Amino acid sequence: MTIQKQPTPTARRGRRPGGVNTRAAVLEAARARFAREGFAATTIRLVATDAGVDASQVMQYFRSKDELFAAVMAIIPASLERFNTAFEGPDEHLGERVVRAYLSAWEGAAEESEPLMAMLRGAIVNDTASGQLRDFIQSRLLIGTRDRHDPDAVLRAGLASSMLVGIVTGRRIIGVPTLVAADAEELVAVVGPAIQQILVPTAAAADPSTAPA
Amino acid sequence: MTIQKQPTPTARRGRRPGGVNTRAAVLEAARARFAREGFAATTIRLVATDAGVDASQVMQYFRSKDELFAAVMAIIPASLERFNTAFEGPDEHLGERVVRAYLSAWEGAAEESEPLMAMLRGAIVNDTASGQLRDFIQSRLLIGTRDRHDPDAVLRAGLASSMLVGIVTGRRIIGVPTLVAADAEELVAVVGPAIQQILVPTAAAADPSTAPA
DNA sequence: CTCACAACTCAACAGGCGTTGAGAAAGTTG
DNA sequence: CAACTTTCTCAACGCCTGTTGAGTTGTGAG
Repeated sequence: MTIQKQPTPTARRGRRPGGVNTRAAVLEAARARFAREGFAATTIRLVATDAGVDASQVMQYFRSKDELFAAVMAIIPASLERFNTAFEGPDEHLGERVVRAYLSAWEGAAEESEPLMAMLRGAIVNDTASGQLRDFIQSRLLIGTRDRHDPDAVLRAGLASSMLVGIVTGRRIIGVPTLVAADAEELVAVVGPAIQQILVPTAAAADPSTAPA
Repeated sequence: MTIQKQPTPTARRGRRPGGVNTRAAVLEAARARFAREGFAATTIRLVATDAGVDASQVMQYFRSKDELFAAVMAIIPASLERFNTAFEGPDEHLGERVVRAYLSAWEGAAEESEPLMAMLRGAIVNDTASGQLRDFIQSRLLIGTRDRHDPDAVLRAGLASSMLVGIVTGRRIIGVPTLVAADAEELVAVVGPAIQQILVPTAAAADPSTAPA
């Protein structure tokens, strides 16, 4: 190639504004749709209409529906940082703190709860969501736990996590009347002790067969 | 209309055999597909191929995809009868019996577990499945419970149920490694006491604010 | 003003879906 | 055998989907 025609390399020219706002609007609309309708029922055209743009614009900013969904899921890790504090501190009332952390994360502001709802709804049909939820259940509760090398502790953490996910699913997705009607603090009062039991088993209730190695 | 031509009303004539078998084959193929792939990913053509028939045959026996799915879901109530025995008997080890009942139902023979898996996978996108799971969580655990008029007991039953559904989901749908690797009896040992705590709260751990009316 | 480039619109594609209706094949009855 | 009813096959329909590419508009730089 002949190096001849080269415009001033210092600055770009052409249209610029608006683009950033559009991308954010699309992402927000997608977040809400994925959270409320799930992955399959959310169409690119619908998201585009919600955001007030053309469908092909969605494809231009996010290259495919899967990548759009992945962009929504990418919000989750940031919001999970706030989980960690719940697990620090004494064992006493650990269950209570953990339950409260779950409920507040899933029922708080849209920016935090919607990606989590999208993950839950998408976990069955989308691999990204499934993997994210898998990692979430597997390893979230381990942060702050002393015995992260004890296989029994890992199992207990995973069990507590999946149980709490079950409660959130029943309350926010399936819509079990009793769970929907209950006050969050009521749930903390009932579930807290049970989660405590799982995470910090009392000698009386623990089974004798799984003594630490 | 002129009442003139009327064939012998005693017996029907024409082709008969095969039909019953075909219907059963389609239902079985659908059960497996819905359980393994979920509602959306299961197509009528796929089910037809599995059953070795034409797609339009599926439509002839079950009038639509929704009715085919409903037919699979209709199997569940029968298998739930076996749940009831778990809740009869003394409060002692009630949690253990309940956990075992859940695990064995979801991990037993295909005829029993597949409809349950289909319900779980379909609960997010299909209204029939969602309603079935809602009723399931809401009322299943109440059978055999003494205080079925105590609102607190209803809440506790719903919570225990949704927690167990959460565990099954993590183990069978999300595929959380720790939960998948664990032996069923291991889960019973860890989760049993926690469910016991929920269903039959000990005075020590129960919150003082919800005293019976 | 003019040009170049980014943001945006429009129309269309190919593919899969649930569903339908007409017609061929197969078996039962008289 | 012949009449008749049911089961099954085949091809197509309309619809909606994710995705693409060409063309239009607006805006900043020269």
